[in-house]
Amino acid sequence: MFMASKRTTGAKRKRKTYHHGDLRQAMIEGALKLVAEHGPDGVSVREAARRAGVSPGAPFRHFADKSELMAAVASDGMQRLLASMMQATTEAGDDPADRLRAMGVAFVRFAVAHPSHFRVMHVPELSMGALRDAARSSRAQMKSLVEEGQRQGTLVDCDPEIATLASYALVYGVARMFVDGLFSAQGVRDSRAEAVTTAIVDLFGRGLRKPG
Amino acid sequence: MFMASKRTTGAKRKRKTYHHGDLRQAMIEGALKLVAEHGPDGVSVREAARRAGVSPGAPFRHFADKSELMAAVASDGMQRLLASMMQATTEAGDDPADRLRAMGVAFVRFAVAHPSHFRVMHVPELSMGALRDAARSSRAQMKSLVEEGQRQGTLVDCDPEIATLASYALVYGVARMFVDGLFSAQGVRDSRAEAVTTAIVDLFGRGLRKPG
DNA sequence: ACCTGAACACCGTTCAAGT
DNA sequence: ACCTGAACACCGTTCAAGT
Repeated sequence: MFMASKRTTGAKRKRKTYHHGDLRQAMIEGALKLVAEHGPDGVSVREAARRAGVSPGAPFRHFADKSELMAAVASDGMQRLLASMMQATTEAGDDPADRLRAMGVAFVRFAVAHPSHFRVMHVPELSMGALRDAARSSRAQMKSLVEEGQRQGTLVDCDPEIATLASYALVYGVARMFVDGLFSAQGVRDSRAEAVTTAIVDLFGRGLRKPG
Repeated sequence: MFMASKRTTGAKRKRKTYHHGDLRQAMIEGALKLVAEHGPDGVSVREAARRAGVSPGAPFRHFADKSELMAAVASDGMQRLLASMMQATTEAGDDPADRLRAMGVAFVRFAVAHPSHFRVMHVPELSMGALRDAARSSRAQMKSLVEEGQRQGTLVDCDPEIATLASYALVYGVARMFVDGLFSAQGVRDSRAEAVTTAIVDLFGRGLRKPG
């Protein structure tokens, strides 16, 4: 493992200052790059430190341990995800069904654009309080959109709990299939992500929408 | 990491024979147990060897390297998954829509019952030829069920490619949510898996079924 | 306040030697 | 044919010492 880093690739770039400046951020970015290269368990604190040009012990001034570094990556990703879902729903207008759809599409778009972030965010061993709270709050938002749609009569009159979970699951499944390489294994390239996502969401959207 | 194994837990169980007997299988089971305890990157060949009561080098007579051990776990899981989906579709009768539904429910049931298998099977860094082929073949089976349903007029007349991907994504999403702890984070326990799954599948099934 | 560098106990992997 | 045990180069983490 890590045979690739035989002092050729990320050789210690010298810095002129004794202090790094923003080692915390550099470690987060380094970890993300290593996830992209080798997956979550290919992340090495030492290797990220090497690429940042610091000694092996330096990162531990910023993170208590490796899992805290990963948690920082996850939390960074969650902030970006929430921001882009927020923007998408705002731009989507007033209809709750439209807003729900926009949220879902934004979710998948994020996963395709930031698969390493996405993967780290969803490693169960790492997801602690803050992350779970954020996820719960966006599910709460989904649920209120579902209920509003039902009140307005645009969404079918089923258990809103189930409708919310179902919507989440569909969108999570599409995102995960891109991230886990199941789409590309079947010839669906990332460039078709947007089109495939909207087609899928609209197809099953028929199941959610009130007939007539 | 692995502070828990301070010679207390899995202390070397002596065997009476010099040869283990079935080290290969023991390593697969040990790896699965470690995935359950610490996630996929908590798997250690040495620790699994220790628990099997063999020396650190022994496993390498059976697996070229760690990733080949993980691949064996994945392939073991895939066989079980295919078997139980096969059985479920057979028991489901003749209607393609019913068979499709049964396949999906069996998929989720497998994920909930064997989350460690499921996780290893879907680590993109590990999924090689045989696994991907198996996945592709079961998607092909799904697609032919969709097309048959459309011919018989029970399924809505949309792009069968999309309908297949959509069905896969929904079911993959539900499975993943259980495995990744997203359901339990929202108070949905594994014991409700069966009921929640069928409710979700039936809700979106409305989107797939032909109106009238 | 932040970083270095040596130290420690791990891990993956190899290989001569044992059974 | 399969396993042992020592070896090697890694990794996470700690900590005195440096800037």
